[in-house]
Amino acid sequence: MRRSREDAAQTRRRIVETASRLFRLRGITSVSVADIMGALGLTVGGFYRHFESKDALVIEAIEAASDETASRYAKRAGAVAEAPVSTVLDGYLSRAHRDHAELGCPVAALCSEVAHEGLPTRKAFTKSVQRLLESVARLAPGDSKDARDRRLQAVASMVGAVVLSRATSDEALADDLLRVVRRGLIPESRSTAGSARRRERASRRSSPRAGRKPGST
Amino acid sequence: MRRSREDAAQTRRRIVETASRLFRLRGITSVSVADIMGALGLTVGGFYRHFESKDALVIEAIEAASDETASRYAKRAGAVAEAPVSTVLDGYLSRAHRDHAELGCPVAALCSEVAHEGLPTRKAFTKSVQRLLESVARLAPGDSKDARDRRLQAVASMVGAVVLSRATSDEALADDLLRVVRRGLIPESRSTAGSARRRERASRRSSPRAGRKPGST
DNA sequence: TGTACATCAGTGAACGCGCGTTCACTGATGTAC
DNA sequence: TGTACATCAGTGAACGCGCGTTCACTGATGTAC
Repeated sequence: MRRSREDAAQTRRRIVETASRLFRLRGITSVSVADIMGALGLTVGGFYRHFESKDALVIEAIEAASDETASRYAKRAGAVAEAPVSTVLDGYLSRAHRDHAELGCPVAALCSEVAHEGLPTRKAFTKSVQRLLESVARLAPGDSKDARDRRLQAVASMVGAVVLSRATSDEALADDLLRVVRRGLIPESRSTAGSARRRERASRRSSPRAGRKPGST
Repeated sequence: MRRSREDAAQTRRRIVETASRLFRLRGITSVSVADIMGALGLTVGGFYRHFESKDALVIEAIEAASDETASRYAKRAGAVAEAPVSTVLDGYLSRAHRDHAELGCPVAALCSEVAHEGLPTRKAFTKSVQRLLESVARLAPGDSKDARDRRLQAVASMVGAVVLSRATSDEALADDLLRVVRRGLIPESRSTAGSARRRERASRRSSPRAGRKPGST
């Protein structure tokens, strides 16, 4: 039962989108092609009409996640003209981001697993790291070596904090990691502390640590 | 062919040790029970005389890796009385550590993968995070909230730097991540920069990025 | 100290299962006239 | 605009393979007398 060209293109897009979510949520190795197709109400066989292999999908899924998050950071930074730095970093280092890896940064979601993947996958991942670095550069510009060094430090600590916060079973430690790195990176934390706390409380209400995930799409 | 009690105990220890290495090198999901037993010249069946399940081994392997690295940090800090901070941190943020995950920190090796594991595994991992934090506390003691905050920031950026340096295919970026975080964490970088560079060159010589691994045991 | 027997570390084959990938088939879509 | 046929998106079953785990079996070790 052949579908129209638009239908097929849409199916392809939905496969990438779903894979992108599932890989971030459960890891690359733990998500099978059948899992992804099943989530879309399709059968496995059809997968290979769209992709050469699971590896090819992994690469596109990482790129899609990178696109999605980079444009979100840009939008957030643009929307809040007074304090773009704290707005974006509060988002990255929030409980909401930690508890919903499937909607978040692919770098934080896949970092240790990607080290065991093949070169093409690692290249796609590296591009995501560079784009994250560019997002941070838009918040803290500067061409000096020192400015770039500070941005690299920021990215390392942001990714480290989110990843450890997710893996840690000690909730107090998990929260502290986010809070402490957030505080370290946002200089004028007094002026934005109020809104940060407000956002944090909202996030805690809407997305408890082991609570249900938000609806898809 | 039954073995003596000492033989059996030794086999058990060797299984944990080998698993600990292989999990850090290739990840938990990607290493099978048969891989581990095969590496010891044994068959799979015997595994279940020593462990209830693969999960039980994973927990012991994480603990063993944590013991191994924590005692190494303590030894290094004790051996170099003048500059224990830079000695330990230079080691953690070295190319040698990045290129030999199988001998390094289990927190950096398993961080994103452990987030998808069951609670017992995440508890063992959390203990490793706390021990890493204690190792850092021995280098930078202090009971104040501020001192602890700085230690958490240090751990987040150390783990983030190593994990990203491993996953990244861009060698310059991978090296920069280590260097920049090292520089950010070691205050008197002038006084120890010489020895750090010397150690770095030695590490580059003895363990190129894609070079051969050092002998086991 | 020597003998009889229970224990159990390790073997090797099998268990059911899920993996990535392939393939013959279907029928609606797209194309050529 | 209508007809004939090629294309191909998606199905469903099968492929070989490796997974974690189980089990009957072996023979050396440990124990009881």
